[in-house]
Amino acid sequence: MENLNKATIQRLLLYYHYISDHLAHTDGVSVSSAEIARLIDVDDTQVRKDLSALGLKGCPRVGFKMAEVKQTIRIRLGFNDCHKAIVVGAGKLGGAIGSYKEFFDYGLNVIALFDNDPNKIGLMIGDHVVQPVDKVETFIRDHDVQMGILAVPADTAQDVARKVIQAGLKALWVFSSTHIEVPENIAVRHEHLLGGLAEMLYSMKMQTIKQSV
Amino acid sequence: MENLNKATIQRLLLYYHYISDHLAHTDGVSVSSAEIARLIDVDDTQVRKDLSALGLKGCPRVGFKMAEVKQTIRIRLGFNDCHKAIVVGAGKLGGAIGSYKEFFDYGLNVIALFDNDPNKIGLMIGDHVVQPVDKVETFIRDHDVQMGILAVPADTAQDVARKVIQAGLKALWVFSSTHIEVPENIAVRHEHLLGGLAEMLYSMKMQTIKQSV
DNA sequence: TAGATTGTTAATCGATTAACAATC
DNA sequence: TAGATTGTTAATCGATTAACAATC
Repeated sequence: MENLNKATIQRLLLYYHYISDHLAHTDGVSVSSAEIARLIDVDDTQVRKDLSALGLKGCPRVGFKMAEVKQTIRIRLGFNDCHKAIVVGAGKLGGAIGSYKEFFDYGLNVIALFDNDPNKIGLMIGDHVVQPVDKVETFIRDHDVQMGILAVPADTAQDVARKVIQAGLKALWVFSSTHIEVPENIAVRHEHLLGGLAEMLYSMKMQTIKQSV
Repeated sequence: MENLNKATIQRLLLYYHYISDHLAHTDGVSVSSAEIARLIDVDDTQVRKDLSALGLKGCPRVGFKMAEVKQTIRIRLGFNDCHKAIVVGAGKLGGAIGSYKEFFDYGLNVIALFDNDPNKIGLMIGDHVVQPVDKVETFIRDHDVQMGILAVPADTAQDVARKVIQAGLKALWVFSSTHIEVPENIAVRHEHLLGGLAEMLYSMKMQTIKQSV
């Protein structure tokens, strides 16, 4: 079972969405690597390499079975497993993420939100009542939570991270705008909005230069 | 003036934050490439390459002047220019992004929010009153807006994109979970939460496998 | 069969790392 | 001067693309 790198994961997700969106309402059963490649804007060899890394076999002159490709991507990326997650920090960003309906379809089940602000505790956000953050450790143990979504202010993020990891969380998805250090057996991903902004601003600048030449 | 790729931009941002956060309260003036490299977890040659791509010169036995590095990164990534942006879609995610204070420090100035929901129009979000979306085109022209932040439902995103581009927007930062097609002279970036989730889930899976071996 | 598409090996490309002379 | 650190060239590595035989 080959390991997938990040670029491959992103491409697989694109294939998945392409098949779901654009081809679900055609009556075809199969799709060729060239067809996927054209819309995703990658090389068709790349598509075949990626699919074969999942163990998928295509059929010469026909292509790959769409339903099979979809299911295999779901399984391999973990969308078919159920992952229990909590959100810590029920501000605007935490609230938005905590009530993001689409996650459920991808195997992520947000089961609670926590905050330390007495004004937020007790509020209803999405399907959940905001709970006091001192209850978070007990909650993690009682409900066997696997993922923590952090949307707390940058200056408390590391501290919160330490607490929830100690309570047993195995993965942190960090939306606080700071870098969190974690033990190496913990999965972590920083979803840094400023990183996205930096790329946006730079490509705007490049466009301007291109136009003025 | 060398072109920067995405990976380089992300590293530069890390250098910037590292210098701001960890070194601002030391009394040193300079920092060595090795020192930055250690905390960012990249090769020190890489740091020197990146900095030299910005035209920065270090001093043997001393290192790089921190203030100069910071300023040069800000200038090169466009943080020192002022970019006017609007948010279309004042739901939870749009509201969170539209009132994200840190953007201002990086040259992004959100000056208005729009929605088509009568219940949201007139609401105060952050510093702005939500305006009806039919006013968005006039607003873009009147205020010389450069960037559009899209947080509308997936099924209307392409349509909204078309409208705001026609009105003169040069850049789209898309938070709707769909892929938007734009003319090639428009800068676009998809901030796909599901892409982040897919990577998280996959690395959780890998951790589990590693532990069970 | 003929021809489109797969699957895979080899070639290319770009980015990262190693080596080391130049320099303050 | 001696030695730490830069700046740059060369080597390595991995990912992408091209070429093409295998196959249905």
